[in-house]
Formats: sequence, C-alpha cells, structure tokens
Amino acid sequence: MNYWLMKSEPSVFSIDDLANKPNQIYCWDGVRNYQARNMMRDDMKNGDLAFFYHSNCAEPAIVGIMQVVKESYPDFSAFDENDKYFDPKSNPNNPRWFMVDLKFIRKFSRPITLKELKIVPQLADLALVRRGNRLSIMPVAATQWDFILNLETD
DNA sequence: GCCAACGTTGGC
DNA sequence: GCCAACGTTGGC
Repeated sequence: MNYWLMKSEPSVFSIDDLANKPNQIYCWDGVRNYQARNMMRDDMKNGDLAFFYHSNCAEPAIVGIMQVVKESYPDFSAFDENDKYFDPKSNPNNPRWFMVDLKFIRKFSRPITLKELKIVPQLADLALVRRGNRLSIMPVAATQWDFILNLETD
C-alpha cells in the first residue's frame, strides 16, 4: 500500500465537493506534469490512500482522504479540443497523459494547515514542505502518513 | 545540447 | 497582486 498527497484548488474542486457526493467516483484528469504523471501511471495502485490538499487558497491545508479505485488509464480530456486540458500532442493511439479514479473516504475534523506541517521536525522531508515544490501529486511515506493523521486529533 | 524567454504554480 | 521557483519551448 502506497500513500500520496494530491493538490486541488478549492475554488475549482474542494473537499466539500467530495463530501457532498460521498459515493461518486472521480477521475483525476488534467495532470500535465511528467513527474506527477509517472507516479499516477506507474505507482498508484488500487487501494492506495491519498491526502486531499487545498492549494492556492487562503488556508493551504490537508483536509481529507481519498482512495484509488481505478489504476491509470489515458486522460481523455487531452483528446477533446474543447476541453481546457486539451493537448494536441496526445491522442488515443499514443496517449501522453494518464489519470486514476478516486473515491471519497473522509473529511478531517479540522484542516491540517501547511503552516502546521512546516513547523514539525518529523515532516521536514515531506515533499510538500520542501522549498520550491510545485508537484501536484507526491508520495507520502507511511511514517509521515501516520504522523499527519495523529495531528488531526492533537 | 545550451540557454534565454516565457508560462505556470502556489505561498504569502 | 507579487514574485520565487520551477518546467517548457524553441532558436541556435
């Protein structure tokens, strides 16, 4: 089992959008970064858990948990020229971009803020708090995962 | 293959 | 809105 962190701008898609339709399956389309793509395509497995992170907003924070329910397949939003994620260099015969499907697991009782994550020494190696990190998908070590979960009830 | 210009991300 | 830190593009 692997653990992940996935960013979303809450003004576009938030944890409440997830929580309001708890049984819906979501395809994580629109990833257009090779490192993030490679992790989704090669390493994300059914049953893996992912933190849902609010980025580019007033209070950047981890706000809940999702689970991978379908492993990688071509991101068809890249094929549709009317889609905002259209990429003419990707096509069904040779797809460049991939996505996974996810479902809602739970919303945290409180946001675990970036500010809070930055000050704990145990998370110094978490990619999220490393300088200049802009990856929209990143791995989380099991020890980091457990530590962050414990922060929720501190 | 180098690298300047440009575009994007995302915290603040 | 600012800007640092990237990633991408394209001329050479």
